[in-house]
Amino acid sequence: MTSIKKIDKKEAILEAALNLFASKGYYTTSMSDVAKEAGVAKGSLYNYFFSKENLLEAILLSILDVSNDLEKELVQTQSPNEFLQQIIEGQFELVCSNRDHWRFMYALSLQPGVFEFSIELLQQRIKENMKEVVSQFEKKGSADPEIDARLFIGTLDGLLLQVITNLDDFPVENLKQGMINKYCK
Amino acid sequence: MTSIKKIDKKEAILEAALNLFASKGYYTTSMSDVAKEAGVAKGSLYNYFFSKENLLEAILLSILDVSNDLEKELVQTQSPNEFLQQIIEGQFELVCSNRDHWRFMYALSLQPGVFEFSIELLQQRIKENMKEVVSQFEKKGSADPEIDARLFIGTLDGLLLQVITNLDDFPVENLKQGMINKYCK
Amino acid sequence: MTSIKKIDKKEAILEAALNLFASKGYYTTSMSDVAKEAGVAKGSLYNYFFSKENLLEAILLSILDVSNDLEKELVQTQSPNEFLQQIIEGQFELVCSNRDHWRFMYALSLQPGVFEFSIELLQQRIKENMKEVVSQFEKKGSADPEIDARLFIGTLDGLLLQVITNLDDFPVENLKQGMINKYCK
Amino acid sequence: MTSIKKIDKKEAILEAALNLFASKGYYTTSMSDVAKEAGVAKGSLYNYFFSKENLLEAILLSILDVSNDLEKELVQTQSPNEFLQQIIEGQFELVCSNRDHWRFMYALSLQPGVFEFSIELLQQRIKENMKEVVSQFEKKGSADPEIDARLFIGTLDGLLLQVITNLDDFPVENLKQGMINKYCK
DNA sequence: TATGAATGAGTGTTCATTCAT
DNA sequence: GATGAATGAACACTCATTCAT
Repeated sequence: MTSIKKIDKKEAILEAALNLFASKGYYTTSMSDVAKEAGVAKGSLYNYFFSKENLLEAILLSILDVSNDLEKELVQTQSPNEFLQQIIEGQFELVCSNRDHWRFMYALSLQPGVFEFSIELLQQRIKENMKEVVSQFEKKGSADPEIDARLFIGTLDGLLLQVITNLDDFPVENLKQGMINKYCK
Repeated sequence: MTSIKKIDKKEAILEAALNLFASKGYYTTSMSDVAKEAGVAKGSLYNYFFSKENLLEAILLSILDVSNDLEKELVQTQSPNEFLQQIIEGQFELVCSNRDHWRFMYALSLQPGVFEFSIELLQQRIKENMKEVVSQFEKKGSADPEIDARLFIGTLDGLLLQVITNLDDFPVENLKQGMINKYCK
Repeated sequence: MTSIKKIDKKEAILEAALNLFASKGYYTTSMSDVAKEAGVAKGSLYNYFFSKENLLEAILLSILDVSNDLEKELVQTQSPNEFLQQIIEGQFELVCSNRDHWRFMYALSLQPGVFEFSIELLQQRIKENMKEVVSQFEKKGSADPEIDARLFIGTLDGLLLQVITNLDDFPVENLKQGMINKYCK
Repeated sequence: MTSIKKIDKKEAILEAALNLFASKGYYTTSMSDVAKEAGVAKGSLYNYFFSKENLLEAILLSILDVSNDLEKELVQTQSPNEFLQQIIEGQFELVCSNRDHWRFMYALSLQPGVFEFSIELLQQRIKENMKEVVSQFEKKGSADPEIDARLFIGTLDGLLLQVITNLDDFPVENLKQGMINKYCK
């Protein structure tokens, strides 16, 4: 029971911090803000994370965990085109399910400073994805699978960026279909 | 002469600030840092910009100016494919000419907080570009010019993002050609 | 058995605290440090001592106890010179047996703040010693026994200070003999 | 003029800090306390000293400066006994002129932690003095000049310690004469 | 106009102490 | 009695901004 409570509190802090960091920014959110939002005392934060930076790290890892889970579900034998389509749909769903969080991730990965850590995490994930996508293009008989894969991922990222930064009336579905038509047929 | 000096100093501050913000981040760069880098006294910064945020604004405007200049050069009558190719090449050149600055721009546009201003600027520019691109796809007889335009711009942004975040051994040229082949033929 | 355990735990805390205070300093040692070193929970400390300051007090008293025990052993009828020599030898042995602890005591006695308590304890002890030493110098027929006693104790303290603050290659024995020759012949 | 003011302020901070550290202790004095006592803003402290520890260092150096000045005045050709007497008188005067400061110095030199720096400074000074005293005892034809010198300095330190820790009715003069009679005849 | 010392609100972090379990 | 999570006041230090010179 104790452990459940403990986990709950840690989760509460993580969630509060993620929401604040994502909505106000990392530097403009103080640890006091996080404590207030999480409903705990300032000092308690340091029972769970030993610094603000460490809290950020934990957030990033938890976001990537969600993302990794989704990827594992997806790895099944299919035709290359079906597979690529699944990737597109999965990523769109992931990002649409919480734009703020993903905007935060993208922002971090572009920032210098504290965040080198996050860049590495993301880049590693990207490399793994890239390998997978390259092999799909090889199966398709692409003339230059690496370039095709980069184009594919670049397009996906660019579209997701548009999703992230645009308002609600954005034609997400059409865009997704457009990409599927262009890359998975 | 005074006015020349004045302009020089303002430029020096802008340049120093841009370099520092781009390389160390906005929040992790202090006004003292900027003053030192620019070779002026801390207090002098406030003769040219009334706040740190205002200095940031001025930087953004100056970057967008460069970008706009390039765009104006480019608008000439051509076939749609040639025109789109020119956009691609222009943007690649722009971003490659100073990755750090553009990384900074992308990062800002994804950040909440102080930076809403920059998002609007960028979004406005994007909308204008979008209109132009849409009309090119109309000329090409596209079935859904708006979606095609978004795909085009998304792909371009995504690839540029890859350029920005990747190391020097990145196959920029091949990628550019790949996009041209896929979108301008 | 319970009471034995209890005593053991209290002793363990005292010893841990003394070692840490002596080696790292009072203010730079946290109650958490003490708990960890003593192998008990942080909260348990407060079952035995009601505050950090109180813990310090208990330590001081325990050190002075050791010191008092030694003195009691020593009070036996002898010639004044032999008696004074015994004092010198006893103090040297005491201090040499644990330099860190005695360094800590001397340091405390010189510090303002929390430690007024310790100063009084020490001063009281010193006064008692002084009385004893004065009476020995009276027996010796000293012209000014009080001054001689202060000189004696001052010299002893000063030499012990040298012992405390110096490294291992220090000529302790020679110094002790030197003082004995100068004051007990 | 500016520089005079600047020096004045730095001096004011040093003096305020010394008084507070000496009367309340280093750890129990906050930088806010120092600022208030010195009549400046908290932030201003950091225009002159880059940390609390650095402020302490500056204080120690300034105290040792005073002490060194006094020593330089003293080095003149004399008989060994006269020279040693001068040392005794000089040290007594120095310490009596500001007991609190010297109590602080002695306390620091016995404390672990931040203060290793001060110990080294003091020990170095002591070594230099020791050399001088040893050579005086050599001149006197002492059988073991090193031991005699250590005894001399130990006695002096021990007596000064008594001066430092005792109240105002203390027979300083008699004690000083006592030591002179015992060591300089 | 140029300067940089002065300011003080605000930051991340620590830690003695409490108390529900 | 034993525990260690929770607390919040206090700390050293930063930095955008001001203003007397």
